[in-house]
Amino acid sequence: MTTTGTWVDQLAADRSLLDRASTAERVAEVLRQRIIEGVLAPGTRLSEESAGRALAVSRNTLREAFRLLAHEQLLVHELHRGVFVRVLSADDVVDLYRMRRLLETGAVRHAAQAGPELLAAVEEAVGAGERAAEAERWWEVGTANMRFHQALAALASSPRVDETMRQLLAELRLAFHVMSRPREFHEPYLELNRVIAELIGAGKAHEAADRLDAYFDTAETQLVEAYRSYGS
Amino acid sequence: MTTTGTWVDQLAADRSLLDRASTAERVAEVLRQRIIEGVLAPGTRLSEESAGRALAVSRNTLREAFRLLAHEQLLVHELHRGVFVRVLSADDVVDLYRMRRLLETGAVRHAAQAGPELLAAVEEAVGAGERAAEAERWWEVGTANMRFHQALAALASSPRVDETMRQLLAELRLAFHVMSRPREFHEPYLELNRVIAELIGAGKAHEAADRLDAYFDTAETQLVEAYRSYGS
DNA sequence: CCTATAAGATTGTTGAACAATACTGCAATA
DNA sequence: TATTGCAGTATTGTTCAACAATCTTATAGG
Repeated sequence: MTTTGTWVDQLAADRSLLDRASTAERVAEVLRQRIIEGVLAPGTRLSEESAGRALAVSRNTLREAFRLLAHEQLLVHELHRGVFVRVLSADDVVDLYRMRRLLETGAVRHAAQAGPELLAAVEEAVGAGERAAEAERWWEVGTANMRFHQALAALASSPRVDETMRQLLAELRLAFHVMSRPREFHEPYLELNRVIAELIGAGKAHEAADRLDAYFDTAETQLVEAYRSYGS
Repeated sequence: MTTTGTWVDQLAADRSLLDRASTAERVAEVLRQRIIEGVLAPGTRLSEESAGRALAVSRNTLREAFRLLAHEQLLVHELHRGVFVRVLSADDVVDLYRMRRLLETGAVRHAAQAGPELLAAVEEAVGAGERAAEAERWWEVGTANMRFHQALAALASSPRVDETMRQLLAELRLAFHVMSRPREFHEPYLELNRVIAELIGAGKAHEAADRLDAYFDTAETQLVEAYRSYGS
């Protein structure tokens, strides 16, 4: 055993870049991105014929990609009818918030066991949101807000929680797209995010978790209300 | 609008029974069951050729099923190498418990808002475990224990939490299979399950959650230790 | 014992084909 | 007018055969 450990680990990390993903996975990645951006709006039908022709992949490969995204809840697969970009109901939004609440408040409660780089990520996300608000880039404020909540969940130091959280937030974007006015929705929370981040930084994990819990009460009702007035 | 509302709703609920699932989904269901039962042991390679011939489905359909199960973490898909039944590392077990802890303790804390049928399900699962122990059917005790924890998560009244929990527990079975001695592992928790159930029934949700939290501390270390001594 | 090479097996992806199902428009009927 | 029945058409579900790309194994050589 020589002192190879350091760069061997680095190369091991690059392995995933070496054998790129399969076509199906890359197709899924593209579609996922387009759905998140809102280019593929909720309710849009993705016919195998047109989507396959546009991406230049066979129907079989495309169907594999559809399976992946349907399992992530971003697409809905209706037998013999095709796949559609999911349309969230108000109940879905409630459900998403319910699950977020469990994961995030739970993770924050365990913030004491989290490493410093995780705490720094929380701080960083809050700062990014404030800078974006300064520049009046409201969509970016929304993105930073998501990063903040992702960072909160990451305090659990659990890859599976991270991944689940990613999927939840991706799904929530489906709700944000049917609403306009990102400013009114995201701006009020900048201040609260900062408070929560500082409580965590000060080691007051439980107090931070309680604040977050209260945040979910108001955010959920506000979003659901706004959501009902717009769509289904 | 006549008074059709009542039976129309009932028929709508039966819709899912009408169009059965696609072949890919049914294949996935079969494989999922076999993996959970342990017939397909962790590490087993599922070649497209042999699995397809055994189930009498085409390679393409089989690959769709593989995608679903890989996304559920029950299978691992290695590019150009094939799919394998997942082999959990000790880190995986830790991670699974970490996520379970968040979901279950969080759900229990919200038990006050849960309907009576959810509380009854908790009670029922505890009883089933006790009866199985009485009859010395230790594998069944394990199953009832899983049902108990599934019922705890269900207190959150969130379909997504339910589904996530289902997947977590299915994945955890992969760990249980490499160990023998289900009795020694599950028996000690029967009593604690009863205590937690009664605390919940008495409206002492937070106290129940704290007990559950303590349970995870011991259960996790015990399982991880047993797990390390057996496999990787 | 290690390395290189060649043969063989398996996966990744495509295209065509056909059956089964869903959708569309129009005629027929009450 | 509103509903029903019935083509015809379009789309999905599934299979099969083929080939390229990649991995694995066996063999030979150093």
